[in-house]
This record gives sequence, C-alpha cells and structure tokens, in this order.
Amino acid sequence: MSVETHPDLTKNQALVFGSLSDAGGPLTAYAILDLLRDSGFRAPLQVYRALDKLVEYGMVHRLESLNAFVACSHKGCSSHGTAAFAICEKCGVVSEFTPDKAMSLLRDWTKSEGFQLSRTTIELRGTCRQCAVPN
Amino acid sequence: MSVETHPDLTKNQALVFGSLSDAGGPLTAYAILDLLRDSGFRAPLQVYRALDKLVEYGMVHRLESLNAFVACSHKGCSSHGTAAFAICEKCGVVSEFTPDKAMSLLRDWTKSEGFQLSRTTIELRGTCRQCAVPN
DNA sequence: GCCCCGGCGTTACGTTATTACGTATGTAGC
DNA sequence: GCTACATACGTAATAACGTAACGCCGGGGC
Repeated sequence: MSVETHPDLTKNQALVFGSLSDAGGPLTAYAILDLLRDSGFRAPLQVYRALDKLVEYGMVHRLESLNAFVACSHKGCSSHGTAAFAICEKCGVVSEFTPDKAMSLLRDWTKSEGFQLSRTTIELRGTCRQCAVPN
Repeated sequence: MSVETHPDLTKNQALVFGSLSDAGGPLTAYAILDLLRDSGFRAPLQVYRALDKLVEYGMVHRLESLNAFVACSHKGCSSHGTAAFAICEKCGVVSEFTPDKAMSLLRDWTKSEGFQLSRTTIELRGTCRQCAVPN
C-alpha cells in the first residue's frame, strides 16, 4: 500500500509510531508512555529513544511549542520539504503543511548571513476555522 | 535615551528584563532565578510571572526550541512584526530578524484555511558564519 | 570464538513549569 | 473612611518534561 519509506522499525519504534498514528494528533512523551504500559513500557527513556529515531527518519515531528510529538501527515512520508504546523488553541487540532515559498525566503536570509541551516521550526498558534465563532 | 515603549515595569519585571538585557543572549527561567537570588528572588514563579508580562509587552521573546527567553533586540521595542530567530548550535548565539515576506506568505496560508493567527514561532537551528569552519 | 555496535531495560536524577493558597497594595465607587 | 475589586507578590508543593549512567542482549563481521 505504501511505498518503502523507512528503515525497518524496531518493536519499540513501531509501538510508538502506532500510538501517534492512532491518536491522529499530538501526544506528549509521557502520554505515549501511559498508552504503552500494557505493551511493556516502563520508563520515559524507552519512549524518547524511539521518538529520537522516528524524528530522525522524518516519520514524526516534534512540536516545540507543545512539547509534544505528532506523526507526519504525509502518506508514506516520502520526501518533502520543511513542515510547518498550525495549532488550534481551542480544539487542539494540528494541521501540517509545507510552506515552500516561505522557507525559500528564510533560506535567502540564512544564505545572506552565512548561516548553515540544519533544522527549522515553524509553528502557528491560533484558532482553526471550525473553532472560530461564526456569528 | 530610549523612547517610551512599555507600561511601567514592576520591580520584579525590571529585574528580570535587566538580567536578560545584560546577558545579551538567551537565559532559562532557572538561570534568571539564580542570577536574581541576591535581589531576593526565591522561587521559579517569581521569574515566570515576570516573563509572562514581558513577553506580553513584546519586550522578551520565548525560544521554544531552547526553553529559554531572550530580550527583544529592537531598540526600545517599538512596533515591529513577527520575529524569527537563528540559533547557532555551536556557540549559542541567537540572531533575531523580521521575516516580513515569509510571514506574509504564512498569513496567506492561514487566510485560505480560515485560521485565525495569534502567535507565530519561527526558529532556525544551525551554524553561524563565525562557527562554520572556514577552511 | 571474539569483538563491536545498536537497541533495550532500569534506576536515578536533573530541568522546566504550574497549582494552590495567602498576603500586600492600588484604585474606583460610595 | 470604607468596601470591592484587580494586580502583583511570596511561598510551598508538585507536576511535567527530559537525560545520565549502568549493564544486558543479540546479530554481523572476521
């Protein structure tokens, strides 16, 4: 169904990724830990180690302003640019998108400054269309 | 020397802002607490309360990816757009800039989605010109 | 067999942030 | 003056987030 996209996951990595996929939204590391207690998880480090790898593989993103993690919304997580996130402060829904043009402008700035970019965080906080009171 | 820019700060707010200004770079809340023990600070909450106000006034920015705070680099903190930050992972230097064009594109996205934007986080991690090995 | 390495499990600890409660001070209305 | 209210403050306790250090295990290369 999905193209081959990631280096085979270990059991723990698969469990953590499964939790995030099933959740369909952001989870904190400790929330994941609680979800996986029945699967044998006992300590935060088990979660963090798996998350580190999943982030490295690009299958999971870290939301810095939430101290939480979310499964990448791209099917199969094939190659794609830097992700940005819109986070609704009312309902908690997170929308991922790929602001290529904006990134290009940010990269222009880094080039002019001689700054070697390794990672970009773009997070928008606000209210989603559903939650914006319509009347 | 500086134009009138902020609603008079309370003693604690002034102390915290002074610490950040003097530091010339990011500090964590607990680092500020340690700096201000001699001034009578005893508990984290004293720092966090002051920081909340300073951020609200736009005089201090929170760096989400660092869990730290930095004084706004605009003199007098007069009106300005959303700030972005380039953080050198080698030397820790933080450069603030105002990516108006990129923000405009991000706002285009929010408008098309009906997302009401309240706050934007843009943080670039990488290596600054000084720290990039030149040979 | 032997070594190395990546992943794993566990304990303990460090760091960051908040909840809850009570006190002090200023100001507006009466 | 007095009350009512809002804002700031002080303190203690605790919650939430993240990491260091240790040792074990299993698989691959030689």
